[in-house]
Amino acid sequence: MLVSRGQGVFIAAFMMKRSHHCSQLRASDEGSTVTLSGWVDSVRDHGGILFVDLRDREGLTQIVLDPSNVGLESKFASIKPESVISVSGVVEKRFGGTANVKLATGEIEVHATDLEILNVSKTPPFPMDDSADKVSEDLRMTHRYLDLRRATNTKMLRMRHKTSKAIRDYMDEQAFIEVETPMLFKSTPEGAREFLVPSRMNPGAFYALPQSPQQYKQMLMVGGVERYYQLARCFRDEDLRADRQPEFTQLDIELSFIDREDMYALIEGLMKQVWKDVIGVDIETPFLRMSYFDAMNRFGVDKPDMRFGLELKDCCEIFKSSSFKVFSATIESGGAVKAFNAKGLADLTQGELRSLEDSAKALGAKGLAFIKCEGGEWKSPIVKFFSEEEKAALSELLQIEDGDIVFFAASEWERACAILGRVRLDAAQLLVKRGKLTIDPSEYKFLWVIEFPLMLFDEDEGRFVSSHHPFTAPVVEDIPLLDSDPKAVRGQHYDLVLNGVELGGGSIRIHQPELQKKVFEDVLKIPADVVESRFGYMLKAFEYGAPPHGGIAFGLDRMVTILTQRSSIRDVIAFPKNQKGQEMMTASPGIATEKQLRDLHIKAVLPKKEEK
RNA sequence: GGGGUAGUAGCUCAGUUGGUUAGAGCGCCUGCCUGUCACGCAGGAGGCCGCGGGUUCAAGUCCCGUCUAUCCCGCCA
Repeated sequence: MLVSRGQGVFIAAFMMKRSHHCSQLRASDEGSTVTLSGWVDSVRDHGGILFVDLRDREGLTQIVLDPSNVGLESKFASIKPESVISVSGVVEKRFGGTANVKLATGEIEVHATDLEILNVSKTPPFPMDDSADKVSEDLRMTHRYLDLRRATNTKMLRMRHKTSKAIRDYMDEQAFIEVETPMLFKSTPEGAREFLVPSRMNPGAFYALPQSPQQYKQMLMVGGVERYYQLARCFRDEDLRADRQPEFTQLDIELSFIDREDMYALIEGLMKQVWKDVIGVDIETPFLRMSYFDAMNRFGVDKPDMRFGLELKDCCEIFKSSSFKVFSATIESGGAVKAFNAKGLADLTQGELRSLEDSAKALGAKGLAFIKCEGGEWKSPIVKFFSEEEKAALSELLQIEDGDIVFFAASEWERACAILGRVRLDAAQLLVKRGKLTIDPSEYKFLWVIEFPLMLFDEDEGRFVSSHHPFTAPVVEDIPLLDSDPKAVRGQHYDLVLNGVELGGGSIRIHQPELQKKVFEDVLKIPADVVESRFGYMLKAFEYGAPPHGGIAFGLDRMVTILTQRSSIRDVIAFPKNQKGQEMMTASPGIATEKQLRDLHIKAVLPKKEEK
């Protein structure tokens, strides 16, 4: 049927409505007349007979087009890959040996009696099968509507949906209320750089897009909501990484009248349900717990991957009076000498060693000392400085055997740990490459990292800054240290770590206005007038009966990345941005017109390089 | 802002110590083929070797610069 769209343009109206989807039909449907609609996945032309794999989001069905049906043959030329067609026909069981066991619908095929070409496709710029996993992201993102058609991405979108649904189901069962909070918020310059939104009606004033709904969710607690959650979009205008996008989705949670133990139990239940519902995996609870100190000391990161060992050891006892001054002097000045045994990696190449050294240097190491144990001999530029006792102690501590290589770092404790933490991860990858270590992506080692320092001293600013955010409550017995020794104060903060990824973090909050004011002004040294303008409403709210409360937030994108075993959060976002924050398909961001800028009372001042 | 890696056909890649006319697989086009399912067979088209400069008798290859993508550091309360 042809329908006029005015101006002499005619299009075929969509007349054939689908009766089944493309992974539905089975041998038991034999003889029934059906209509399928979808995309042409592949065409196999045998000169006479034509086989078409028709694809919709559910799967594939083989269509048989016989040229003896004259009405159909005239349309064959339009049946190109990715064209959209509707087919009516009769379901027939495939005869002797032509069934396809690789296909869910492989025991049948549809013999077409009618065919409608709905949209002829140009040749796509990249294939729609799994081989496109290797196609440059740039090209795939520019044509993301094609990329999303691929089975792997269809599956990803579904798993993401299932994850959100599992979360909502669980939170609902646990009596949480989903509350939306504003996207147009005010600027709070502490923390990440924000996206600003000019206010047309308030010349010179700007909203900021929220880095997280942190302050609003605490106000919901004061507002008596008691149990809040939200799948909230958050914005941070910082440089991007494989696991960082300028806008991302956070599962944001806040509850009243709870302590840390309540939070652990709640979240362990949540993860259990999500993993069960989305990938059918039973995870063990309760999760391991580890202090920040132990995490750094044993693994060199605050988010250790617990799927493998290669633990860091402390060598301060061994070297405190060593004649190797690089080590003994570091220990004397309060630093630490750490080491770990990359078991079986003595065969690493010069290039690999250099690359490990570069990793170490990136974190402030001057070099990367090592001992290689090969043929019963220790090969190392530094071993000549070690005494026999030191060698024996090392061998004992690190269980050094033939084929091993031990790496050292000597620096302030935290830096020494961080350097080896990084080398540990790189070395693990090299061991995996050699088949000497297995890191199973479907093994899930959850871990609570707890007892973080509440504050860190910022050398640049010359003052203490919150390691999490300024609303985190100190551990109660550490409160007296706020004045005397701020860096020794532990926060009631917790991070949930999975396989080396920080899935989420949160804290029990301060709910007493005096304590909050003290943290802002006396400890963080934020001027009183700034506190008043930024957080005055909060302090005021706390004076009207704020319940004790705490919360947590999870990176939904990171969670789905792990569940789908992808490598970047870009792989689990429908329309992600590239490393420059651009969305390639729509080419955003774009240039604003003069009029738009005038209306907003702002002026674009480009950097010199960009001019003309 | 800094460091690493990559950029050759529509896509994925190869291209030796610098040396004739830059190749392969897939895709695309044409023809043949009635049981394929990554169908097959035959033929064909398709290249600013990212861009600019330099070295050289000669540059895809070496040098410098630059752009783009990506990974990392800084940054991410």
